[in-house]
Amino acid sequence: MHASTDPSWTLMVVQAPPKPILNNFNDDDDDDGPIVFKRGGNSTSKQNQPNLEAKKPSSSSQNSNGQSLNAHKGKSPISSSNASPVKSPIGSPKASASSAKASPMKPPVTYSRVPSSSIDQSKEETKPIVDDDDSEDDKPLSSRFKGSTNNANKGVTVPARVKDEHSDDDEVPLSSRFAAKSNAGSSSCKTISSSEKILLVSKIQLNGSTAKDKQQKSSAVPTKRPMDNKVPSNQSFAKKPKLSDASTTKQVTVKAELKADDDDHLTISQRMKKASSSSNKSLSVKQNVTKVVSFSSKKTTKNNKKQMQNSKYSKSTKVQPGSSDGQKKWKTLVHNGVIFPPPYKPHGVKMLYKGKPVDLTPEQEEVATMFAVMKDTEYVQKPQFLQNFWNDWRTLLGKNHVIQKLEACDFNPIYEWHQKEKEKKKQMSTEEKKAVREEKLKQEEMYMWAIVNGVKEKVGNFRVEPPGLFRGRGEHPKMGKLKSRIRPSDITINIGKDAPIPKCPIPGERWKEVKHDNTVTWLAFWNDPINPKEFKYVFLAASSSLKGQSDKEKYEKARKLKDYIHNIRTAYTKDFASKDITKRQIAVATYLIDKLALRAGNEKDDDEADTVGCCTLKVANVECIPPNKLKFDFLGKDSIRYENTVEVELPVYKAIRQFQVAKKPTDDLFDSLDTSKLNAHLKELMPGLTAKVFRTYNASITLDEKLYEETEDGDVAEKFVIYNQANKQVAIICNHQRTISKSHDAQMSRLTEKLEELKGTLKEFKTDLDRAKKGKPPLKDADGKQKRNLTPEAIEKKIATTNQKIEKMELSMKTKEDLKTVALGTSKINYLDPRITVAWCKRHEVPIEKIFNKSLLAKFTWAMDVDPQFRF
DNA sequence: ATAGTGACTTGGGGGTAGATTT
DNA sequence: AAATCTACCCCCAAGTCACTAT
Repeated sequence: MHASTDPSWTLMVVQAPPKPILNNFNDDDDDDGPIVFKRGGNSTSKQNQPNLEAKKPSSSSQNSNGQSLNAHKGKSPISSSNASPVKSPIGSPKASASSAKASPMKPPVTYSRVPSSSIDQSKEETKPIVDDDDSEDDKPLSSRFKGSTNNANKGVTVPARVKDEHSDDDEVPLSSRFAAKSNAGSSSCKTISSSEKILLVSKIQLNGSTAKDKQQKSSAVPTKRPMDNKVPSNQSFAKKPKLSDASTTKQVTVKAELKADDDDHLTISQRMKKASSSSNKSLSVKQNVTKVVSFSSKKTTKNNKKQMQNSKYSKSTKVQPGSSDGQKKWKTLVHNGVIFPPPYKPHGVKMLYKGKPVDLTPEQEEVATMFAVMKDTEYVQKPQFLQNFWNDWRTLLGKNHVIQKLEACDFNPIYEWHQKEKEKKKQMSTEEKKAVREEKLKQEEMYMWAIVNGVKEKVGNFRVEPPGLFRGRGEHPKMGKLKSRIRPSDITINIGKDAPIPKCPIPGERWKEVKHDNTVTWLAFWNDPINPKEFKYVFLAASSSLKGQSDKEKYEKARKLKDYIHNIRTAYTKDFASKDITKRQIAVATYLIDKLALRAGNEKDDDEADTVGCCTLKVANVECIPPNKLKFDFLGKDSIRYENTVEVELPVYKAIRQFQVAKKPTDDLFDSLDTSKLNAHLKELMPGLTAKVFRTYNASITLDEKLYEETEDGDVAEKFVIYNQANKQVAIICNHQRTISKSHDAQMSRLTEKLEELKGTLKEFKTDLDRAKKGKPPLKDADGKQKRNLTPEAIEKKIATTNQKIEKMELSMKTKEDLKTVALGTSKINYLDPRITVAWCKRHEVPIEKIFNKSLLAKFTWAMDVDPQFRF
């Protein structure tokens, strides 16, 4: 399909006018449908640069993001229609905010807010004292802008908040809420499939090595495992344990699981402690570690508590990155370095120049191939891309090469070769594919893990990035440049002093440098070949304790903002009219960041895509619509367009209008402001407060509120819908968009078709039922065949199942349509405190794995033991 | 102050493994 | 068994923000 349809994969286009030509270069397929808000860089969509030159972006509606943007406008907390300045606390400052300056404000404490875990408790500062009659401040913006009916509602539904995450005195016994059996017994792990009510998070047999274990093993959810202290001999930890190792064999799994189960109720810190203490004992026998995170029994909770008490010690000695230990991020660090992509294998396929085959050196061919295979992307339609590519490739070719201009190059032979290779790969049998996969895995195994403070942790990106053509987002000035191959001599390794230095995997070469810096968490870095003053780091995976710890800290900080937010809002509201221009700009900027969840907006260089955040907004990005609306239209991070019209408090409106006076459309709106000034100011309001905390705060509190207010009785599927709606709302607030998949329309119409079919059979059944009741035989079916005579009861049953099917399908269609332009994943990964989700799942008997996939479960292990009554 | 550097978080898309349908 | 679909994982780009040097 691909190759054949476009016989002229040459660069004709370049010869054509300087402007990029849309759609006729790449006329093969995809683009036939109407173009609907496609963000891929298609210039009609996300690239649709908000027009900086005052000319009104009348085209904006061409971004037919219809549904979701409308939703945004109509429903979002930040939307105009809901914004009720009168009602809003933002609009109606109460308390004076005189304290807002020099020192951190004394935040009010809300009625029942209490530290959620003992760990936090230890870090908790003296809580500010109540004065807060404005409980609305605890609410997400979404609810602040809603009618007051919510409040009444809230009063009834919000139960007292819990004091201790680990308390086990829930009104309803856990055991009754979770019908599943206790998992304390050795059998617990076997019920995985048998019951959804066993909220089984993960089960891994890391070491068991019988053949049938394979599947489980390869599905490695990151697992912390006590490590033998002697491990260092480069590979020992990467190797599978020997079969002969008594404790690792299958026969003893019952025991092993039991043991492991104990572990499962430990908190991360406890696990860590446990892990390291066992490693201190230099256990030569590796244990099976089976992690089961389960909410399913009361026993679990109890155990937990017990364990907590037992491990008082461990808590005090717990590693706390970035805190008491100074800046130390780790004590010991062992890893095997990084793996390099295989060297280039020349294919020898000759491209054409002016119709004639050309000889290329392997290096030249490699780069030509990188270009050739991008034929189907829209990058090749961009002059910038072509220009940059040509510059770099030309350097490789040399001045006197036959190839003198890109326009006369025909890369088709290489493109087609590549398509064939792809096809070959696709045609491989399952076994062959599997073999290839396993081979790769085997080679990578040793790089996948690091041992941090004696605990085995997954490494994130241990593969060095392969060479290629740089693909920036949006109109990136550097797109198409050659991202050259990284060699060992480009790489700096960071590793524990006592750890063996990773062997350089490429013979005859060596690392650029080896450091032993335990104030940082990276294992290796190299300079980005595209922008040599920037770095590419190798970090631990998200599932590691190190990352988990800082993730938790992030959310704790955001939760803390809850206690300060009221005063902060009061303070900036007061400053809207300040005579000090900087103050006024800070106030308005903070307001926007708070209300619209904008990013801070650092300055950018000219050699980056031209995008903005709050502090870098241009005059043209905000349009004042009388009497008090602001229309935002700009390209934000990743050149994703932000388009939103919001009603704001009059002082804000006036301030913005005044900031625009006597400026060009391209001038900075906030001319006396930058992110460091802004953050410096925020830090005075709350320790550690920065602009991005507001995003986390507003996202998480919105989820928390939505879930709390909107969850009703129903089955899991219905609750899942509720969750997704809440999640969606957050995604809208954060402007997390996605392109509509190419096949969306096709998928929808297929579903519609099926639905019609189902409705048809339903109708048929109904006729049959009527007839059956009258003792008549059913009508013949579509093919004219006689159908079986069924009892009315049987037919009714069929009707019921069909109805269910129809319902299910209608729901899935609705969701699909509803979410086609909204990306839920990003907020789930980065902005929503997982404890909100976990607690909600516990309260409503929704299996957590309905919401979190495997990597999320691994990433959020630290949140799994949260109390069901947890509120953000 | 300001610019530059360094380290870490956040972001969407592509490819694909494995599920589901035919 | 093949075809089709889709959720997930990986990739790596692009942000944020602290800190250092000037």
